[in-house]
Parts: sequence; C-alpha cells; structure tokens
Amino acid sequence: MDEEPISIQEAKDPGYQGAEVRLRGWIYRTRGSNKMLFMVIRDSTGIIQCVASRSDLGDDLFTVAKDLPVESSVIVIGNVNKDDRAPGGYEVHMNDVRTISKADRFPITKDQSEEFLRENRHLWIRSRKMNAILKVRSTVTGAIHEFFRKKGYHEFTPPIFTPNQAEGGSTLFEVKYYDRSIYLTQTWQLYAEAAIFSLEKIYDVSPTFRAERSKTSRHLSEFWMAEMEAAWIGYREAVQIAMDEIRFIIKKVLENNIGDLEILEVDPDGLVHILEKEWPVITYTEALGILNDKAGMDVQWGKDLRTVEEEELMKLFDTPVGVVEYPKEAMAFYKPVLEGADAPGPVAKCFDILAPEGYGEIVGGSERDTDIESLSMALEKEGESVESYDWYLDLRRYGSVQHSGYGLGVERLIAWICKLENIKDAIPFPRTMTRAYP
RNA sequence: GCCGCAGUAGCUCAGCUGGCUAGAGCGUACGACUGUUAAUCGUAAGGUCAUCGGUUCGAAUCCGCUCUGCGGCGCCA
Repeated sequence: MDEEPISIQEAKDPGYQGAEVRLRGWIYRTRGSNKMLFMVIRDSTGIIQCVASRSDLGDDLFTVAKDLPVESSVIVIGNVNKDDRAPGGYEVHMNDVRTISKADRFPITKDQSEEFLRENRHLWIRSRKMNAILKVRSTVTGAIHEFFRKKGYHEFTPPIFTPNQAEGGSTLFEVKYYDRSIYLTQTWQLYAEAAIFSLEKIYDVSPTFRAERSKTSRHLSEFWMAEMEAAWIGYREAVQIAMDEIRFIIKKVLENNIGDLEILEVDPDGLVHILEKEWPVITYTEALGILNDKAGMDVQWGKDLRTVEEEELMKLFDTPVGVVEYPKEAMAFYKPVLEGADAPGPVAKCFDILAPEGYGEIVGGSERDTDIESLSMALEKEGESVESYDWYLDLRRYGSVQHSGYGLGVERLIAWICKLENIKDAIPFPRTMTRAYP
C-alpha cells in the first residue's frame, strides 16, 4: 500500500502506465467543479495533472483537497495513465491525497512584474522558468569541472579576502577585517599565478565581487567566474582552450537540458548550429577595420571597444568571436606587450571572447607579464604601491615561465545559452548595486 | 559619475487637458457547476493614489524636494 514515492518524470515512464504510484510535490494549479477536481502538481522534475471525482475521494477528502491553495505540499496516490486531455499528456487518477502542509495565499499569481519577482525571488525560484535555468546552470558548472579535469587540470581554490586589487581600484568592495580593511576578490588571478608553479594547470569556479556602479542587464555585483591559469602556454593557446571549453559546455547542455531549453523557449538547433561552425579569431586592429568597412564606424585606434562597437561587430557574426591584441594602453598592468605586432601602436598579449546577439564579453584573458621592470612601471602608473605586490613579483624571481589564463563569466554564458533578457535571471539570488534582498 | 523611466487594492494596470463617493482583470472569501487546460458564472471584502511640502474653493491628476525600484552610457565577466 505504501509504495515508495517516485518523481513526476518517472511517472511518465512507460513502465508505470496503469500502475498505482505515489508522488510528492507542491500544488501548481487547481481547477474543478463540485464533482471533479483537477490538481496539477509539480516536483523538481516536472508537472503532472492529477484528477479525481467526488466519488473517488469521498465527500470529506474531496472538500479538503479542493480547498488546498497553490503551493501546498502534498502526497498524491493514484493510477497514472497517458491521457491526451491532460496538459503534458499524462494524468494521475487520485485515490488519495495527503496534505503535508497547507499553504497560505501564494503571493505570486498570473500577473508579475520583474520587480515583484525579484522582491520575491525566494518564492519565484520555484517557477518552471527558474527551475529550468538553475538546471542549465548546474550543467554549466559541472561541465566546467569535467572539461578541465579531463585535460589534467587541478581545481585550485583562491582566497576570497584579498589585500590587493587586480582590475582597477574603484571597483573593490571594502570589508571590515578585524581592526582593518580588506577587499573581496575581483579575480583569483594573482593567486593562480602563484599556484601554477606548483600545479602547472589549474582552474576554478568561484564567486567574484565587483563594486562597479553598473546598472545594466549585463552586470552583477556578485557573479561567478570560471577561471583557468596554465604554465608554459601563450595567449593564443588560451583562446583555443576557452573556445573548446565553451563548446564543451554547450554540448553538455544539449545532452542534459533539452527539456529545460524548451521551457525557456530556446531552440536547441541554434546551439547545434553554433557547434558546427568555426569560431573566428581576429585582432583588435582587424576588428576596427571591419567596423569601418561594414558598419561605417570610425573608431580611434587605442581605445577599448565600447558596448556599441561590440554590438555592431557581433551583428556580423553568429558564433562567438575571439578578439586578440588590444592596445596595451587600455589594459590592466599584468598584460605584456606583443613585440613586432602589425598594429599602429603597442598591443598586449590578451584576448576577449564576445558572444553573439548582444550578450557581450563572456571571456577575458591574457598572457601574464614576466618582466619585473615593466610590471613595476605599470603598477606605478596605475597609482599602486609596488611594495604591496612584492609577493607577486617574487613569482618572477624564482623560476619564472611563460603562462596565461582567462576568466569566463558564468552568468553571461548562461544568459546567452538560455537567451535571457537579463543576467539577473542567470543567478539564483542576484546582487546588484540596488538589490541585496532576499 | 552622467542620462532616462516608473511608484494608484495582494498582483497587473486604467484614471493624469484638476471636480472621485478612485475603477477593471487576476488573486482571495462565499455560492453554483461532472473533463478542466493559469476553466466558467454570481456575490462580497479589499485603497492615508510612495513620502513630505507647495499651487488651488478643490489634487491620484499641476509644481518641487526626498525615498524606493528599473534601465541606458561609461567600466567590466
């Protein structure tokens, strides 16, 4: 009588058709008359319609079940069958409904604004949309681990509290640290550079904090970055690794999340198509030429590409594009100059990967400068105290080697794969300049 | 840092050439209904129109400050 509960997804398996099953879940919708009750329930795997007539359950139980509000938790026992009349094509004829917890009136109803859903994120996370996104997210982070481990990389976990900046001073979160201040990490990079002299090939997926005053649909104050750092490789190899990584992630999403993409109304064929194509790698200087020729934009050499320029450029491509060798001037202190480059000015051994359809930069990376003199000069130029980076400069004093690394913005990648309008939906509890609740 | 948009029932909105005793749909409560597809029908409850101040005989409506949220630029992943 008390059979083991199964998931809603399992109940749709041919082996269970006609059988009595026990399902656990939450009420997603209810409809009915005084003789019939339709109760759609959901669990982590999906939704299924459950139906009963008054005579099936008896007057008392029918009345109790009919009064259960949306999001009440229940155990349903009944016979599952294919039924074309049911949404989703399967239906459970209920023999029993057990109330685990009767819900209060659920605040989220048919009409929802973005703001209201963010205010109620702790409840909205139950929605089919968020459920699907979070499953894709789990696939993405899992795929990152799998990709690097298969290639012989070690997972390396950096500190989150850091005394130094690495990406420009104005974007650090300063926090109390006993009787002084410290910062939340903006990147694992300086520590990763130390670690490669032990592990050679490392990666991580970890939170990153940037206090940029950006109020856009592409920015978060707390986001997850998947980074890699490896000894003995140059920036051009790093570009290829990053592209392989993204391809691998997309492949895994296609293997595991077709149903979720469907809920998100994303056509998987688009992703398949992207996997089939070559992804171009162009230089910054070439990018300016393309912008001039095909978009009529006259961008002054030496400036970083701005959002409009990236958007115009990516209108010309339907796959991710690697852009390499940006002007040294616009780049962070640790990016070395490429000698003998075919460009109007000094360029750095660095790259970005841009996603199509306006999703912008999803990867940024570079080779790392191994020259103490030029590093010290670059730090001074940025107004940093060279002394506080002494430990970092040590890495150049004891057996320095060529090395490169990059960071992939996990939420930006998810937003692109899932075609989300806003990056805030790519993370369960978004943190922005104006929101740290719930 | 700069620019723009918004705040009216639990939710989504209408009302904004000043005349309101502030409406609708959804949700909720009660009732009806034997196959519903975010069912349908009936009845009801539910509001200091974000705050403060100003103009006016009269302000949801016009003006100003503030607060809150959202987006765009810049910067970045």
